[in-house]
Amino acid sequence: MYSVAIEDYLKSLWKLGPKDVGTQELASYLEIKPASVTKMVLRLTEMGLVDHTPYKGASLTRKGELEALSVVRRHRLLESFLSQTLGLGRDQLHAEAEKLEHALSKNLECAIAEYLGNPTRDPHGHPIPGPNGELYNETDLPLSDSPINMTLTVMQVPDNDSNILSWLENNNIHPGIKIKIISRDDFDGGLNVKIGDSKIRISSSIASLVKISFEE
Amino acid sequence: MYSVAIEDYLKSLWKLGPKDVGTQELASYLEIKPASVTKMVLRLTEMGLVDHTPYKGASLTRKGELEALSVVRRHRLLESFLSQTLGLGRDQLHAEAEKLEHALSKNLECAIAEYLGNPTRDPHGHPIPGPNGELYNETDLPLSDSPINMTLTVMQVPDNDSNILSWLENNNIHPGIKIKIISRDDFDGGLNVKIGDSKIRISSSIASLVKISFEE
DNA sequence: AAATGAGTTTAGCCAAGGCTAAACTTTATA
DNA sequence: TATAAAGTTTAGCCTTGGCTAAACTCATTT
Repeated sequence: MYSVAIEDYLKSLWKLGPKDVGTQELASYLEIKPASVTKMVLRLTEMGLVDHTPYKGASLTRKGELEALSVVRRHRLLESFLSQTLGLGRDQLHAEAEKLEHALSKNLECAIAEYLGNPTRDPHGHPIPGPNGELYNETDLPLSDSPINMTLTVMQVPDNDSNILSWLENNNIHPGIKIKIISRDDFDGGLNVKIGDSKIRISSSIASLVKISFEE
Repeated sequence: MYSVAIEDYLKSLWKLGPKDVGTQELASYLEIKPASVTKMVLRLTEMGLVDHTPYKGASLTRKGELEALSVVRRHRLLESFLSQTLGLGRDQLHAEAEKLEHALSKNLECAIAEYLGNPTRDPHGHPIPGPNGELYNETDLPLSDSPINMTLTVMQVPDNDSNILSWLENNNIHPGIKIKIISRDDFDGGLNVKIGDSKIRISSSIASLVKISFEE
């Protein structure tokens, strides 16, 4: 069993990857100083979890990737479980799962997955890796790049910014909801969209974090 | 927020207390060497969580006790929650809660308590401390000391020995069940008891771990 | 081609929380 | 009462995972 710190490094490399991740980028993501990151990355390399090219960056080995996927699976199952049972808001899920994911046994992971009916998406719409790291192909696209005047289905919202999440929630934007882009502002990429009967404006920075599909 | 190690020390002192707990006793309970325990006990004393008399033992201060009760509350709420939602067997609950208790936020603790309807007992029948450390008076008695030929209600079973727990479960002994002592073996204190229609023998070591009440 | 600056690494420090071996208390026993 | 045994503490070591300060690399700019 890997430590909390190691699991956090692997998960972060997975989220920032698969490209080589620079020391500084990883450091600021983890809120740890670059020197400490270098040291840990060397240890992870020693353990065969990471490939490191000095002065260039680090990426996960297959072994590291599988471990990262296991952490992500636990995280997303926990989010789903807490949402389902306790009815926690989407904006609270991430922080709770972030702590619990490191304390979840294989046994409990299985029990939760079964209880939930082996879901493939968490409440933010993010795919849940399978028990052996299986991850189906992403086909969802950023709302910011989507065509005008088509009925789109929101598939994913971000999970880690509770401010953005509660704004989205207040505007009824969450996975499963139908949305139509009415117009796009050419200067800043902001969108005017229609959701149900209401029209709202979505800034381009938020629109790039919301993913949609064309499917019914 | 205290570390996992500190929370474990406080919880252990609470369980072994309230008398002064010797270094060796605490060490073997925690599966840590006595020298390490001494060192930690000094730190806890420094922090005002523990009173330590050299060569005699350690006990919780009020501050330490409150912290211990908070850990115990989280533990027992988690056991209740996992039992209720996932239907985990009583013999699996302890180990899972033991890990999760250190990662449970105040928020989640409240949400779980509310979801469960603020229970006062966990699935083993152990009292759940209130959010401010309130603990009602124990009146349950060991089955081993109980009178013959009375209808007793099982109130508590142990939580930390999954072997004993699955034996009890297989014999349908758990909180809420009615039981009657038919005879007591004078040599070894073993009991012959009646549960529903079946008669079984309970060794004195197990009988001392099962608590009952006379109430309906 | 040399210099600058951003990014990375190294060196060395620290606290937490384990360990072993040795020294010290306390208690029980001869 | 002296001594042995049992229990406790101290001293000193180790790993993990942070930190700062200083040294190094590399890409870019002059």
